Amino acid sequence: MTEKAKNRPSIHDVAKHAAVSAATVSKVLRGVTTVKAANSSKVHLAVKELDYRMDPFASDLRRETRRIISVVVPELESEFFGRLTSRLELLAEEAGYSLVIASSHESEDRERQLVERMHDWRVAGTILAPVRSERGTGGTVMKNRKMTGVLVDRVVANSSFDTVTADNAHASAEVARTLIEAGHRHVLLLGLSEVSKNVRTRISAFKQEAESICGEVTIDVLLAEDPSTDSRTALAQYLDRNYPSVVYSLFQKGTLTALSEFRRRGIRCPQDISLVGFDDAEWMQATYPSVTSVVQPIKQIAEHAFSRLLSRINGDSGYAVCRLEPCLLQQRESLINVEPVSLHQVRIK
Amino acid sequence: MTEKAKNRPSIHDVAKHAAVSAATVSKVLRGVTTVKAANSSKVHLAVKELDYRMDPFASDLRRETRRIISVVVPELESEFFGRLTSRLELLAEEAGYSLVIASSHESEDRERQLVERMHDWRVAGTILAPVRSERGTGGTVMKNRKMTGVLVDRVVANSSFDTVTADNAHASAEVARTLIEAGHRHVLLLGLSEVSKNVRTRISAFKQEAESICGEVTIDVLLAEDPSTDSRTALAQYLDRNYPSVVYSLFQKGTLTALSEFRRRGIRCPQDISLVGFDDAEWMQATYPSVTSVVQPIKQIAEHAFSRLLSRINGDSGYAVCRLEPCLLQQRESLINVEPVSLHQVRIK
DNA sequence: CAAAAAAAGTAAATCGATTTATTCTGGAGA
DNA sequence: TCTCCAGAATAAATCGATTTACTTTTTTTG
Repeated sequence: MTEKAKNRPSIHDVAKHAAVSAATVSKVLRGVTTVKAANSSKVHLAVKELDYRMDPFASDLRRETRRIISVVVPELESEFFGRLTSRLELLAEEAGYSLVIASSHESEDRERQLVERMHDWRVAGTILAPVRSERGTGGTVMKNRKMTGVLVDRVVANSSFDTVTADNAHASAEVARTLIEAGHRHVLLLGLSEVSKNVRTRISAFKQEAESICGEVTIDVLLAEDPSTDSRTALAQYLDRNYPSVVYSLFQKGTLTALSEFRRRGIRCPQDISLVGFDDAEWMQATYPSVTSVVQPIKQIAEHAFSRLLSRINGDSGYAVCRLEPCLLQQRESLINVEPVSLHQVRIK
Repeated sequence: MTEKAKNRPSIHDVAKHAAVSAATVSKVLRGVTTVKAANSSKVHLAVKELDYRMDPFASDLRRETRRIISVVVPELESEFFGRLTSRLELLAEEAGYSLVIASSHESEDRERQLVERMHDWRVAGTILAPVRSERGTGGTVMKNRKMTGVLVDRVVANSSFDTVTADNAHASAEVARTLIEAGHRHVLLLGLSEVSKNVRTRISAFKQEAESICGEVTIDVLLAEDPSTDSRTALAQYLDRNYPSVVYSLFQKGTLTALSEFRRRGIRCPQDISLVGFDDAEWMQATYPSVTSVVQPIKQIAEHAFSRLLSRINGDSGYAVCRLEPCLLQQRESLINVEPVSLHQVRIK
């Protein structure tokens, strides 16, 4: 008898050990009931004795279904996507799937490659948070390959997928209302010039709401090319010659930039300039001043996106729906009321 | 001829289309050279025309190797693990693997399950960042199952794996030296009481260095059970009756807590109390004051861990090595020099 | 030009599971 | 006792690739 150096027991080893066929073992393991109790327990015993664990990929191969869901996000370093993926992971597992997380590192090219890889992997579904650039290469691949998926956070034009996003427009309008009611008449919007639908929405909704409430409000918009370095110099140059009463940063890093630029120039916040940021972070409650900011409903986005995906996986072929989850404006210290200086706009208490 | 609703072309479809055998197609696709140019181009053409992409799992099944590396981290929400996994992802892909990221959500039980799942997946290797509790359930599973892997960030006792960690001891000793040279004689160490090797190391290294330099230094240690809620109340109670000249927080959330508790009580930092934190974050440069902190060498940890893993995957069976990557003490505003007031701890304004 | 050697190609086995189609049991009913 | 049938069990086919072992073709060489 030649000794064979077996790596790991397969279903056939279990079958041999339990003196039944592989088919029977398979049935027992999948809980099919047409197996005699005696055989069933023989199998269970053999599984225990051999410490057998089935190979999920071999199983999936035969079943022509992969119990994997993938999520492609632009970055893993930020709190937002960290929480989002973390939540999705739990949801996927509750539903019997494994979640595979990949980061496109804000690169269109990588995004396309990753989506294609997930297609190669034959995943059951894909949740895609597109990169900032709006061209939506990943979404296009998903569409062409007829993959089943859902888009989150950044909506890409003309995609035929369900989308789930924070309600940027409503939140931004609420910020506008809040600022104007607090007496602010000169606002700087600090954003990113890279074509980001989200930022554009935040700007336009703010403008529209502000102007519909109050005619006498000045809204400056500053768009930086690069999130980290560029917005700082742009802001610095702007503040050299402009005196807004409040800065509304449209992305998290901008809030950080504003805060530190205020400090660098000795601008007291909120006494000299108020600050509101889109996208909350844990540290914003500990800064001086703590930062008033728009909290995105990450949990709701994750849950809704996942439930849409599940229903698509299970065959729902209805029209693509576009869901907006409401945000919360978290009031903190960085925003204060100011005396409205304009003659025309006397505020009423 | 019955029309068959084929989902996706397989290697056999390609073979048929190119009028060669599947074995030849396989050879062409894997770049084996013993194929005539004519056949090779026929195959390439067929691949293009059918838009064929091979199934990596079917391939891996036959080859008895999975080109997957997994990493299990305690959380994805933090900057530290976000950056770590992000970096590992790129490294894995450079080496021809896909990285599968999973979060144990700081749960021992989940950690064990995840490691076991990765074992079921037959991944080529696993990088594990254990949960805070030191029992090392995941590491034990890895050992028992003879998985190939590397441990990072938190070293678990008696494991037989390579480990890569920030050099907590050296960094903490440097903090001690810096504080004492800056005249501080009364330090509060703010940590977590959960058995975390890292925190314990930071404490003991600090104490040892401090006491070896200066006999007259008072070191208080405050350990909270739960990172978020508990450390705040503990700190508050402590500050009710103690007047350290500096707080050295041993974990990131503690730094945040200290900062906001200072503000709540009107303690001016750094004039009244200085602050140093272990584990840097982006926001720490924008707070007021900006926070002096220990920057962990995430990139180096990732790179070293990955290179160790690769060499283990490739058969290196040498003794387990334990690597410590040096940290950087980033000086900012929250730490200032004080007059050493030796006489029984009189606080000076 | 024929035989030997080298190169190229392929049918079939294989990886580890599931599913199909078939065979084997053990009773119930005639 | 024999037939028939439902219930269990299994051999073999299958998923989509790779590898082995063998056959065919081409080239080299005597």
